[in-house]
Amino acid sequence: MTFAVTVDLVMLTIRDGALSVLLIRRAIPPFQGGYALPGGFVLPDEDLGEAAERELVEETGLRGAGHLEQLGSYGAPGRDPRGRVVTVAYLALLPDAPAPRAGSDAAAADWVPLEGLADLAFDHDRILADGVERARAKLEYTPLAAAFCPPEFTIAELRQVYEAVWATRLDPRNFHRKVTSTEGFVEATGRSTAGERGRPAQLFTRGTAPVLHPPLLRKGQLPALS
Amino acid sequence: MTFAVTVDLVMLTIRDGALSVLLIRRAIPPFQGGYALPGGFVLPDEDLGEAAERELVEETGLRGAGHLEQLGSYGAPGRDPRGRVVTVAYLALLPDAPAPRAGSDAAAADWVPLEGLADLAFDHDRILADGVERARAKLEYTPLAAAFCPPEFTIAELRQVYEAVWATRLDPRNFHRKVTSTEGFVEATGRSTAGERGRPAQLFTRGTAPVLHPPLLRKGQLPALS
DNA sequence: ACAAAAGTGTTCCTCATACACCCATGT
DNA sequence: ACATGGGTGTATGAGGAACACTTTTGT
Repeated sequence: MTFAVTVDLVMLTIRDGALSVLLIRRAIPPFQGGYALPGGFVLPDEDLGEAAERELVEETGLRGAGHLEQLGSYGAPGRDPRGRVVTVAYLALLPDAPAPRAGSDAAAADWVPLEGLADLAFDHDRILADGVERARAKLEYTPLAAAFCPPEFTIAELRQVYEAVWATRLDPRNFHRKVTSTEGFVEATGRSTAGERGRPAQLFTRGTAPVLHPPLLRKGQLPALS
Repeated sequence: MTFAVTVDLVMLTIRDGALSVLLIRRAIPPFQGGYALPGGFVLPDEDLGEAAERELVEETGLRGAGHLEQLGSYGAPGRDPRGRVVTVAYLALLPDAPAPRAGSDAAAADWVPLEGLADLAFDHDRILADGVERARAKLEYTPLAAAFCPPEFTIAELRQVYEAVWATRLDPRNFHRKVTSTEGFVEATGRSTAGERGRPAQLFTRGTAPVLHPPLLRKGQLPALS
């Protein structure tokens, strides 16, 4: 028994304050004209992560920015009507700005806000939901929120990431203290913003800590999936 | 391009106070005579999780006990010398006692303590390390430690699970208060142990909460992998 | 009586929360 | 001057760590 193996990407970013995902419109059946996650087949000499990174670059042109990690695999017998296909889903957290390019399948790609999103092709609804929940959980105990920001960012930008991903409001003053006092979360650059309204803000880069101590916990937590 | 798809299981339990993993001795090449994780091919009409559960039952005879979740997929081009094989790894947390049965490949299965474990076949070292780290992390935020215990257990048994998995010592008194006061962690049965040394202990069953509020954090945390 | 393990009370400290307040800039 | 957002100080309360102490059994 052999399988086709694909990688599908849940690419998330913050656009106009809304958590958004990159979707393509399928040009060919099945699910022609429907929205789907971008993805493609794993090539003969490629590792899974390499295939995901290749797809990411093809869709966005971004290389090395943001964050890419494996999300999980989906291989139910009937998930693709064309045959037995196992997909390895990856989660990407990206800074805003990358104008989506048309994929190699000549399908149009768009950033779509998650709010009130229509059904997706295949089992991509489930994959997307798993990816969003993973992202929400990871913001609690890792400094990965910075992956949504440009190389240098203000504490307020970082807070807006949390507010968009968690769909909550956070106290700007407590958030500021928390972030700057947690070892390895962010690193001050010494530079500041200018030309904006209000007092200039310090610019930071992402810190080196792989996990946050202590974590930044959500209040009303959503139930875990697995 | 097609692939062979397998599931491999990281099955963990506590034996004599030591975190242990079920390994098989390979009867055939490659890596003949070496230790490996139990696993096998996904069948034509099987979902990935079903294949993992089938392998779990084949190896241990346990059905419905413990906890089973997907760990991740591994598909580097050279990971199996016989060809292109993608494996979907699953993590199982099991109560002690199941005498390992010989697998269907006529390979001997043994519970092996993690301390000072020799090299494993294929990339199973990496998969095992990922599984152990996942288990360690999950004990922080979920009540899954109970998956290592029999249906009814004492707080001391639960504490010994944490001590074995985290390789630390926890204060029995603070641990008791913490567990019993965290909503949905454990449920009192009203019954108690008898015939043991010291004061009898209340028996509990696993609670219904999917996540712990607040979590039970490790002190010196290991760095995350991804 | 004693050992052993279960379970409670108490103290101290860290950190989250709420919010008053000051700072530095654009208009 | 005033609005706007950046950033600090501080009081209160919940929870973690340490540990003295009581309870309930077996030997």
